[in-house]
Amino acid sequence: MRWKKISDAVIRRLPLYLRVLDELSADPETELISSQDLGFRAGVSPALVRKDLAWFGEFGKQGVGYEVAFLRDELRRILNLDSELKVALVGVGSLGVALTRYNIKRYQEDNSFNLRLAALFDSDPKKIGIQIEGIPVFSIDQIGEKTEELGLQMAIITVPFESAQIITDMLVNAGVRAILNFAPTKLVVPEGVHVANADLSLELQRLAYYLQDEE
Amino acid sequence: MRWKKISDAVIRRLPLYLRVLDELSADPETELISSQDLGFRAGVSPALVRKDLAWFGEFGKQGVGYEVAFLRDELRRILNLDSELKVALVGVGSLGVALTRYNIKRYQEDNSFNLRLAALFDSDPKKIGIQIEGIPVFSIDQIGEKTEELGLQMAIITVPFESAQIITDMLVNAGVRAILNFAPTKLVVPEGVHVANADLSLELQRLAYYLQDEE
DNA sequence: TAGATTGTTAATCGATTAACAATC
DNA sequence: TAGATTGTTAATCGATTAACAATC
Repeated sequence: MRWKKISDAVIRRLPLYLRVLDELSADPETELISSQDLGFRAGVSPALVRKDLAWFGEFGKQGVGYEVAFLRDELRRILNLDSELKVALVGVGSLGVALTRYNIKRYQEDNSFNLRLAALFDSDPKKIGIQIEGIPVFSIDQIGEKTEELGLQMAIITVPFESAQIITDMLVNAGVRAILNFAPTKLVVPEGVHVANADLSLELQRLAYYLQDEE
Repeated sequence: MRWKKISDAVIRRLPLYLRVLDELSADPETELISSQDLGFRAGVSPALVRKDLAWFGEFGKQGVGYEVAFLRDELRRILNLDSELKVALVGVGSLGVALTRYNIKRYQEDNSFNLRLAALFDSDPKKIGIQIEGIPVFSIDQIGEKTEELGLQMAIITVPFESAQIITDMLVNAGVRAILNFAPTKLVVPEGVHVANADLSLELQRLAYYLQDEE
């Protein structure tokens, strides 16, 4: 099933709802949840919760609410998280290694976490051939080859900003269509490729503004 | 000088403009920049650039544009980045260490980067007392004491999600008013305290949506 | 002066909220 | 049935864009 032109603001909130539902699933007591309660836990208004969900279908029952397990499964499906997605990480520096550990831990502990880090890439010959948390490190020259071979669909970029665009081009050429970018630079990508920016210093700089004497 | 009720959407773009101006400052040829050019480089429309800046004053000259160095300094001042801010980091795991390295490198290389990581905190006795990149690791019990002593104003949280809220409460009690949170949980903070979320898995889950067959 | 670009107002667009009929 | 809550439409709110007078 496909829907068109759903706003990014809506998509951003779906993983928030999914997280709440995942937490509630742990408790077998809670089989139902209202938009009121779900909204409160996700930090979103009840009306907006209902409107967001309504873009994709009718998942609730009037007078009752939403079935937790059912809505969770529907959201997973909507977000394309119902089957395993293979992720690449480029740039095996300390940040890259930290994210690798984090991902692997998450993947092992939560068996519905379907984002699998399947390959690491680096340009340093000393790193190529080793494994980090069981994940092999390949040369960046192998991005094209390994992307196809392993079916890599997403990538995390943790290289210095000078090489971020070149790496991006290589990934895009290889067929990667979603990139999480930790390099402090704006990546240029063709139509149809999505980039999410995770820029630490931008966020810190923004926060500094609010330290000024409050009104 | 203080301004009131400026939208968060505006504040979010200021560090973007600042980054462009910082890059341009390196080139002594470019003394002036138009809203057109600045907008293009920052990925924002020219009209929006002018409107954003106009909230804080008149920084340009009609028919000419903006002076790069002047506007850069003004933006630094507006963002409260014209003097050093002391930052704490809580949770010296691999992510915490990676961010420490990243910050220190940035701080050393760019002498107008005024966000100084001044203290690390952890609960592991084996880590307390050591230094990472020259920054001492204290016990989380010392958060109150060290925040005052060192004048810590912002904090980065890289602890497991179970302890994120407790750590947040300790930081807020100690007087920290801006937090960059890497733990996958929604932090509850009182009015006047600002939280920026840097949630890797939320972003990856969002990106997964766009991998579905494009229209 | 002629050309260019700002600062600002009015118009548009999009996202959120309020309200309520439908219905479980 | 009575009470509760959804799905949806209309109203509101806020953010972005278009347009242009002011002016360098």
